[in-house]
Order: sequence, then C-alpha cells, then structure tokens
Amino acid sequence: MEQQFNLRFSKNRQYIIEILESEKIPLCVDFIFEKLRLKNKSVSLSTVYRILEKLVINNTVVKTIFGDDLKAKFELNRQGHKHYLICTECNDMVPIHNCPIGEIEKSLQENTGFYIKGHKLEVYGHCAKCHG
Amino acid sequence: MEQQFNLRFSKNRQYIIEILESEKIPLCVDFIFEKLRLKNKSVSLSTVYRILEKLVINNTVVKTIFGDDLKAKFELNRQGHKHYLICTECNDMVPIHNCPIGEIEKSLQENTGFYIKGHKLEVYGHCAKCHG
DNA sequence: TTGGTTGCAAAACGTTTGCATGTGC
DNA sequence: GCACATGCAAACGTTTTGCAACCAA
Repeated sequence: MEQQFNLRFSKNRQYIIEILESEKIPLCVDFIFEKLRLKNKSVSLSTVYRILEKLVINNTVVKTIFGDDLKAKFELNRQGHKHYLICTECNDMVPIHNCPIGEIEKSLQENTGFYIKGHKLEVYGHCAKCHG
Repeated sequence: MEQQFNLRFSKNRQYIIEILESEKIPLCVDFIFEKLRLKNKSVSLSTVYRILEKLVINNTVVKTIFGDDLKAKFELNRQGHKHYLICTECNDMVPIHNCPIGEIEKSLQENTGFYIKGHKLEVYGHCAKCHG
C-alpha cells in the first residue's frame, strides 16, 4: 500500500507537502502553484501536477472533485477529516468530524453483494456569514 | 422553481430526455452524443451541452461529477435515486434508495450554524462480479 | 551511471462561446 | 418577426505528455 514506485528526494515535493500540511482543507493546483511562487519556490505547473499524481498513487494525498467544479482538489490523507460542509456562496469548507456512514456500509454490503471500500460525502449549504 | 426561461419545442431536447429516461443511471455527454448518433438523430456536441445546461437550470436534470473523474454526468431529476454505489472496477452504478443523511443534517445545522441545502453521497467498492 | 525529477512547449481533453443560420410560435 | 435553437469552428481552462536537461543515489 506504500510507495508503489521509487521516489527520490525532491525539494519541490517537500514544499508541496508542507503547503498541504499547513492548510487544513483541500487545495486546487492553482492555489498550490501560486503559494509556491509567493514563497519564491516557483515550480512549473506540470511538475506540480506530476508530484501530486505520485503522492496520490502513494496514498499520501487524496484527490477529490467537489460539487460540479471541473478542477481537482488535493489534501493530505490524514485520518478523519474526510467529509466537508461546503458553503455554496463563499466556498468555505468546514470538516465534518463524525462519519455516520460506517454502519450504513455494513447493511449495503449485505443487501447488494458489493464489497465496499470507501465513500464520499459532501454537505452543501449557506454558512452563518452568507445566510443573511 | 420551474422554467426559469422560455423553452420552445425542440426535437433534440426530446431525444435527449428520452435517452435520459431509458437509462437509469447518470450519463456523460459523450454517451448521449454517441447514442443520438446511433439512432440517426445526430446532434452537434455544443447543442447537447446547451440542452443539458438548460435542463439543469430547469431542474429537469441533475449534473454530477463522480469520484475524481473530470467529466460531468447527467440524470433525470427523479425523486429518490440520489445516491449511488459505484464499482471501481467496472464502473457499474447501483442506486441507493435509503438516504440516511437527513437526520445528520439536522444536527450539523445546529452545530455549525450552516443553513443546509443538500448533500452528495457516493459509496465505492467492488461489485459481486468484480470481487473475485 | 542509472533512473527519477524538472521545465518548457505542445497537445489533449471536456466544456463554453461567437456568429451566422434555422425554426417554433 | 422575434426569440429561442442549432451547427460549426474557435476559444477556454485544466490536465497530460514528449523531450531534453538535470540531479539524487
């Protein structure tokens, strides 16, 4: 499950992991690219994509598409923090800590014959600020 | 909530709705485009996009992006059928009829101050066929 | 030296848009 | 006739890829 190919040390990969660590929510490639530039650690866009791709295969990073956006977001594969409450006005994302799906998976598995490996849950609404 | 703009009769729109009706799962634009072609009802790709866009605004059709795919899928806005069990091997999609999120939304609303409007749930696994 | 890593430019991909033409009402 | 519907080609934004140079081990 770890390291499906050989990785060499790379400063750029370290920088990107640091950015993903410092932010608590999923980030899009643009944001990471810009953040690197602002830190004077510019990395080419294709390299950002390539690094993220490997980290995803590696299981270090999780790639998700939220809503019907057409761009991917990336976050560290931490424990918990897998679901988000998303404000459709300001796009603020708040982690949902309790995951209520585990029990449901069990009954689904029995009813459908599927061997269930995971799930994705997003909840949408207006945050307190935007809900005037 | 209905008909946010004037729609005129259009054969192409009818054909697309028929295809969405006959299939029980979300379809991508390619599939719809190809299906039309095979029925000798060819419609240009941009027209397919434009028709679907209007049907989405109209609330006749729901647009979703599943997993970390980079293309949208469309399905009729039927009652229920909002969640899917997806086989990560063969991409088979099975509707989940019970929606267990309603109750959770209530407590989330209280805890977060969010005014909750909806949610998205997908469950991933291997279907019986693919789970050898 | 070997093979992963990078930058650049170009291509690929899904989607959107401008414009001229066609068509329902 | 007006406004929506359509086809075509071009543009767009995101992501991927080919290639040559670079660098960790």
